Amino acid sequence: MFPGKPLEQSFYLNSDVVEVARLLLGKVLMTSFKGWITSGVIVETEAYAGITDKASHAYGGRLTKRNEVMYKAGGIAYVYLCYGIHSLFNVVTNVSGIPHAVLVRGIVPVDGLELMLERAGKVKLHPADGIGPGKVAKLLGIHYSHSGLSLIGSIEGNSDTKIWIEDRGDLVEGNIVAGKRIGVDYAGEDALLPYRFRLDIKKAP
DNA sequence: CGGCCGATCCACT
DNA sequence: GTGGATCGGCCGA
Repeated sequence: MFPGKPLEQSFYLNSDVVEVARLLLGKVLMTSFKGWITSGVIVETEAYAGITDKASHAYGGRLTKRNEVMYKAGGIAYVYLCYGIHSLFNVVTNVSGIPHAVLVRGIVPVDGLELMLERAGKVKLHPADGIGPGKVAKLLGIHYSHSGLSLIGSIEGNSDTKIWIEDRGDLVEGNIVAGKRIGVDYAGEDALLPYRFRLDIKKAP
């Protein structure tokens, strides 16, 4: 039914978090809760480069209850609450001990459109409805309580709660555009790094 | 223990 | 363009 297969852990162990952010564009982020599947093509990401990156939650080696999953081996979710309202979904990358992560900032909805409409409280999906990190989590039903969940091989097993990422080829086509990250002005020079990537969409599914 | 504020979104002007 | 929502984490006292 879903032709792709989950990305393997080797993909997430990549030591170059900026490259992973770029490679995630065009991949399909999927969730399944009690068998209800929704998904979207990732079209916008941001890299957060660990203890040397002032914009990262792990800057300076900061280690708290919230961000401890960033220090685990790549291939798990880091989800946290922002502004008291929004769950923001990140992919943890690199080997254990190096707290790299990629924030997923935008998707184009693919599977489970009706359920996503319901989650969004809308009657029709507008192309912009999947753009924005809070909206990504909302449409896919991701909650900060899912932080730490494995993204590897979760399609196997019988858990009620699954999150994973597939490569299904070019469902969305466009040029990759790099730019500075959003909402991180407090990070000084690091706020200017070109760690944000998006697909300038030419063809949507 | 108190207070500030954030990797945001939406309604409203 | 702007401000309110809403709450866990973090820092300073």
